[in-house]
Amino acid sequence: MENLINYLLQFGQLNTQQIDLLKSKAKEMPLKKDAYFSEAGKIAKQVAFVNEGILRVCYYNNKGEEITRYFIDETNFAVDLNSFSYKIPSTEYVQAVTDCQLIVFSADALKELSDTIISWDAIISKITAKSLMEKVHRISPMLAEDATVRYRNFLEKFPTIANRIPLSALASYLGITQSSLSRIRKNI
Amino acid sequence: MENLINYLLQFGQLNTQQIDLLKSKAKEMPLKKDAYFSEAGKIAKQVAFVNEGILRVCYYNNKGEEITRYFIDETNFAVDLNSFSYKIPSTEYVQAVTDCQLIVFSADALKELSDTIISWDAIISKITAKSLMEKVHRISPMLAEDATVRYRNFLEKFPTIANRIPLSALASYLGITQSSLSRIRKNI
DNA sequence: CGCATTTTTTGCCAAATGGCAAATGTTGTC
DNA sequence: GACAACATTTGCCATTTGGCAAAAAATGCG
Repeated sequence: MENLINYLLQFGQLNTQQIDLLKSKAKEMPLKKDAYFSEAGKIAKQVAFVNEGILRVCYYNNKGEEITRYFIDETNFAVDLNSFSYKIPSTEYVQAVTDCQLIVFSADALKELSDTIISWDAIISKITAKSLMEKVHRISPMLAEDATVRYRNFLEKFPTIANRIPLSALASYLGITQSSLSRIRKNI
Repeated sequence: MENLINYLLQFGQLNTQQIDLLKSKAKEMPLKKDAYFSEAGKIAKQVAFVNEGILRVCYYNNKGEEITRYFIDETNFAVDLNSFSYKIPSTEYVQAVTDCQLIVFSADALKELSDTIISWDAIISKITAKSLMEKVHRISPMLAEDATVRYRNFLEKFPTIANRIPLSALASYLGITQSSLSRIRKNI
């Protein structure tokens, strides 16, 4: 919970009372490796702060392949914004890549925080923009780099998990086949 | 101006008075093809709504190559959010790909809109999230597709400009070399 | 128009990656 | 431990893309 508070305080002020309210609305939730936090076809009803562990967001492309769009590591929020904000069925899965400890907020809880804490919307809005921008800036340069560099960058960003997730998940994130990734690994 | 108002109204309510204020703060600004709306190294001081034309956002990678990160077409906002929000020097250029008609807001103007129009921040926040999400969803599947498919998708999205922008700009967006793009074109 | 400059196309070959299938390795379970 | 199920590596060859340089085409300008 400490992590979450500190993270939020980077984006705006919260007094003790507000922090207490926040804590009362937050639910700690463990999520086992491979379990889903939210699923395609269903409406996302919760927002998660990743306190421990790593999630991934994935979807099925038109060839039926499972593609990892991105990973979400510790001290970041996870939510299918489209689905959560507009109450429409999600098009992607959010799945635990490792055992996770999440801090979860329901839509109702967030509504109450938004109604009660004056700076809440501004804080959330900044966090949303920042994390989406990070995704754009992480993904877009990948197009211009070859697969080995993309893999190396992944290793730097997630040094501990590269060998603990299925090759297929990582390969789809990197935009290459499993066998290519296997060969790249061999050569490093 | 009509386009802008209609666009904003998709994201929240605005009464006549608020719309009038909005209009008084907006400045129409033509931007010639190839001219810059904002530049790397400088702090972004304005936000643009693209009323006519197409912009591109680009940067120089560590090899000194100019990379087009994405294009912004009509009825969308353009801004280097990082630079504009946090008053830090921009790391990217925003340049007109075609002659453009922009509607421009200064930071002061936006501040006043935010202070006066109760729903303004919520509207802007929704627009920001939506447009960033669109970028993520447009760019991330590109990794899994070959260059020909990426080019075809570009043609669908921007049918009129593919042949009016330098090959190099388009190639860098697609993550391939000029010559490869030239060959792909030949085969279509 | 004619020239210089820039952009695009092309040829040639090398390197990267994909597709497929078989072999090998790993994991979990009884 | 033995087996089944699953994940990874490897071999072979085809396809895609890159790198480089020259040729061709388009553009701008006096």
